Amino acid sequence: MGDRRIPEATVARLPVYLQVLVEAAEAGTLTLSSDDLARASGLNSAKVRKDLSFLGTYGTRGVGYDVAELTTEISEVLGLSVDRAVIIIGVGNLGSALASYDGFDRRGFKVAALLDADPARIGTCVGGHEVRDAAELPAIVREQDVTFAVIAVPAGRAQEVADVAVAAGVSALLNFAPTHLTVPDHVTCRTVDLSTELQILSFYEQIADGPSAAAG
Amino acid sequence: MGDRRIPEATVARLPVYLQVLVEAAEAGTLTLSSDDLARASGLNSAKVRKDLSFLGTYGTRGVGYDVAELTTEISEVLGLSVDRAVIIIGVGNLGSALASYDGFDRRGFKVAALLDADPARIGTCVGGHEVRDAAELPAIVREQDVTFAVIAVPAGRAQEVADVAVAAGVSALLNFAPTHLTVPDHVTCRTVDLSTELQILSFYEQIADGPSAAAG
DNA sequence: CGTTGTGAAGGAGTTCACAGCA
DNA sequence: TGCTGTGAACTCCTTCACAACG
Repeated sequence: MGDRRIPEATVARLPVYLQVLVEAAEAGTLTLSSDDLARASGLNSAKVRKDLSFLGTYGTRGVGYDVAELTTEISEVLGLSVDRAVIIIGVGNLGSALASYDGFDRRGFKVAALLDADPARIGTCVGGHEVRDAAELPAIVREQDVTFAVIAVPAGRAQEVADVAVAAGVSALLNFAPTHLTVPDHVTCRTVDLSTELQILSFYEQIADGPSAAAG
Repeated sequence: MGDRRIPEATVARLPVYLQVLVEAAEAGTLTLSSDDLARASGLNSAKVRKDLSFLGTYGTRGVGYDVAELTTEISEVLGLSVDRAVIIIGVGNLGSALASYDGFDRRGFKVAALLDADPARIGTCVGGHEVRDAAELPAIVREQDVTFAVIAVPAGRAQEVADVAVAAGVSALLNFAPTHLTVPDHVTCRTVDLSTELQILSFYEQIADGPSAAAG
């Protein structure tokens, strides 16, 4: 305790705990032990306790963690107590699916605009949002104080789109294009790529099926 | 060298290298140094060399790595040289987007079927594939030798759907539902959750904006 | 008595730095 | 000379094990 820096690996697990806590609250559960949290998250209890210890001391020995209290604490640490405006750039298949995704709102992320460069798409309505011209990006970012951009354009366009978004003032990018994006230090970028995930799965599936699979 | 076990962290980066290699090949580049690969992947050259050393020795000192050779090698290690049949379970917004995603085919993943439990969706056509009754899952898996399942159903249904898929013989799951799935040891499962990604971004964005942001 | 919080040990992944080779 | 391949050092993360506490 006393240390303010939360390890990267811990940060990546906090959303999972939050998920479990929200479900527990809906089910009327008031407290959860580190072991309960671990089972629901697919982890072990020591890891859970270590992770939560970075947030401060919030458990009660012999009892566990207060669901409501821990929910608030994790939300605050993750910066979810403030609403954030998000734009989705690229309204193809994936961008459209994201625009209709209700998980944004439920976690305090407000979709400020959908943007596309294709004139055929501009003006259409997707997931309750009107598609606007990509050229309006800087104005929208400034007017609506947008901090997050979801990039759902083809790989070849991703870097230029990211550059424009960053120049306009966006400080966090969620990139669905299968390319590494170079961004300034003050900008955070995460890339999620379906192909990559499938290929990782492929490796482990292959190993499991391999010669030493059912070896005893 | 000599060790057959490839570290998890390395496996997770191989698809990124593959991506860069394919792009290089399309551009007519014949060799890439570890530094070239590193820059294009957002890593450093020592890490790239270490990673590639686990595959065997494929670079030429003073020159770099042969693009074609390394592409083949990584593809083989990842098990991409064999075509694999994939089913997509759940044809909502995300499932539909995935069904229309061309990245599956390009990497040797063949969409064998789309499945949904909603009668209103069964029989419709999405992304060139007919939506079939979820009850047909076991038959489809057996007949078409399906090894991968993409789960794009609501969180509350994900575990039961996973259980059915595993029982039918699927051995790798890509889960888009925001829940941890419990699967037998011989099954590989990866969960990709948009909310989680956004929340992780939120943490770092908040830190960057915080009191000590531009401190020197 | 049950569960947390945490030092200490152990293991995994990263970076360094340079010998070895084309 | 330039770039790879790799032992060794280092940093980060996980697991253990148990004292502290409600």
